[in-house]
Amino acid sequence: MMATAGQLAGLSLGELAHRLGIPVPAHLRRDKGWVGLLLELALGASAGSKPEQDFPELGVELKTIPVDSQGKPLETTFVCVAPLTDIAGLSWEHSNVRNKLSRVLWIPVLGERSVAPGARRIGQPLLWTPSREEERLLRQDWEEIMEWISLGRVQEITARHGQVLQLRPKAANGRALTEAVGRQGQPIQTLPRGFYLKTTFTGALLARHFML
DNA sequence: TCCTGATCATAA
DNA sequence: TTATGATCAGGA
Repeated sequence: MMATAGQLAGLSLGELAHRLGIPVPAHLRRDKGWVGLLLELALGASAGSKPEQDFPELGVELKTIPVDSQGKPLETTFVCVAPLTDIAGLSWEHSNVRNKLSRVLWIPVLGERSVAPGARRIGQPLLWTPSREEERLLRQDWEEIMEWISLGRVQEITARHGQVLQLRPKAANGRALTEAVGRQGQPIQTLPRGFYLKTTFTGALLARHFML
């Protein structure tokens, strides 16, 4: 799988899609997950929507990340949905965020909107495990965000909270609501939220690798 | 220009 | 509805 990932570097998404017999959309407005699904197929990730890593036997999570011509991330990176109920007893060690990020195979893909999806090129992959400092930052943000959620303050959390990890809506649209806990401990309906890695964090992580 | 909040497709 | 895969888009 790692060897395959390395062989994809330099290919355009159009070339890869053609090999796999996949149609190439003119833009990603209605196919936001197309790049990720294409790479999953190419690398043989166990497709599906199970809340697990992409390669359970390897303990590896696959993430494509859109970058500009200089390798700088163009978008934040979605990690997983945030639990909003029954979170008593949850710890960082057992969190979904830590599990997903313990080993990530990053595949940078040129993602400038001025370039058609089929013409975007795949970059050199990077197998990453958080350094002690990176994990400290992730844990710090996760614990603070989860504390606010447990205190019934989920609706007060904005994307500005957190140094490297942020909480943002993760929904089909504004009418897709889910249950959470309010200020007085009462059940409330709110937008589903997800954890995202900020571009400053992923940018530094990629830069550290490609400098070596 | 950048970033936050909103949104799109699909499977089970 | 919730999980997967993310990017869009316009106000700051």
